Amino acid sequence: MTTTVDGEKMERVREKVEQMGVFFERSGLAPLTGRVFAYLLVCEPPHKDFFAIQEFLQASKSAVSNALATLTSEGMVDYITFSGDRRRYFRINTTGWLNNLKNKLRRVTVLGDLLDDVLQERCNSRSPDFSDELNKIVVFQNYLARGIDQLIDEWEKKQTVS
Amino acid sequence: MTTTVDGEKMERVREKVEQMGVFFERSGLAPLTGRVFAYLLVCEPPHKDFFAIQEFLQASKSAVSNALATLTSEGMVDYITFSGDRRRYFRINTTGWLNNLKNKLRRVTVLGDLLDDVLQERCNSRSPDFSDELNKIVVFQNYLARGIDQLIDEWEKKQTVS
DNA sequence: CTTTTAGTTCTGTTATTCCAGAACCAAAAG
DNA sequence: CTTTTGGTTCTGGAATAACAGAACTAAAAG
Repeated sequence: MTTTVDGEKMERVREKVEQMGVFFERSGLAPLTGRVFAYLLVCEPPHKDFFAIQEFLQASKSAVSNALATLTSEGMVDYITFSGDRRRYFRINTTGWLNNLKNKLRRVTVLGDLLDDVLQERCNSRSPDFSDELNKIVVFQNYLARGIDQLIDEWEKKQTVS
Repeated sequence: MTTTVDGEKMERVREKVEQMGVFFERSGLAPLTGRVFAYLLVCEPPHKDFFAIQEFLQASKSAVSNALATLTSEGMVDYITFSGDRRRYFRINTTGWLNNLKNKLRRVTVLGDLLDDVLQERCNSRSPDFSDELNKIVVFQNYLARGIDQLIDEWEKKQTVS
C-alpha cells in the first residue's frame, strides 16, 4: 500500500537528489554521476541494485554503468552482494569518500607550490611590490595547507583513540 | 636586442602560463580565462594592456574580452590606467583574489549542511549503521569548516597587527 | 547447450562549452 | 564631423562532454 505520506517522502527524496546532485556536479562530477551518488546517499536502504538506480534516475544503462564505474574507481562507491542473488548492490563507500575529501583538501598546497615557482622567476624583477603581494598569498596558502593538514591529522588521531 | 637568455626566459614564461593555466582551468575557469590569469601572474611588468594579452595568447579579441570580463567580475583582476594613454592595463587584483580564495575555502560548510538534511530524513531509518558513518562525515566536515574558518580569522588578525 | 540476467563497451547523437569573426559602440584624435 | 583606437557584444562554428541505444560479454539459470 502506498500512502500519501510515502508519496511526500518520495518527493522530498527526489528534491534532495536534484539538490545534492547539483552540488556534486559543481564539485567535478558529470551531472548523472552526481545524481547517482546523491541517490545512494538518500535512498532507503542505502544500497541499490543497478536497475533500481536506472529506474529512479530515468537514465540509460550505459550512462548508469559509466557513472558507477567512475564512482567506484574514485573509491566513493562500492557494492555488496547477497548469496543467491547475482546483482550488485551499490552503496556509498564512506571511508573511501572520506579519504577522497581529505585528499582534495590536502591539495591546497598545489597553488602555493605553483606560485613559489613564479616568485623564483620574479626574484629580481622591477616590481617588488607585486612580488610582495604575491608572496603574501603564497604565505597564506602555505599557512592554510599546514593548518588543514594538521586539522586532518588531529582528527585522525581522535578517531584511532575512540 | 633580444638575447638568447631573454629567449630562454620567454620560453619558461610560456611553459609556466600553460602549466598554471591548466591549474586554473581545473579550478573552474575556461581554458583561455585560466591562461589570461596565469599570464598576468608571470608577466613582467605585472600589468598588460589588452593587445599584449591577445598577442601573447594568440587569441581573438572577443575571447580575451570575455576572459577579462569574467576575471574582473570575480574580482580577481582589475586594471590601472596612465594619463595620456587610454588603454587599460590589466593586472592581478591580489586582495580580490585572496578574498576569492578565502570564500572558496569557507564553502566547505556546504556539504556538511546538505548531509545534515539527509541525516534528518534518515533519523528513523532501518540502517542506523550507515547513518552513523554519514554522521561521522558530517562531523568531520563541520570540524574542518570550523577549523578553516578559525585559521582564516587568525591569519586576518595577524595581518591587521603587522 | 540455450536462454536469461546483470552489466560493460562501442558507436552515434545531442547538448554544452569555448572561442573566432564581424558588427558594433564610445571616447579620443585629427 | 570623420577616423582611429580600445574594447564589448552578437552570431555562428568547432570542439568537447554527456548521454542514449545497441551490440556485446560473462556468468548463472533452465
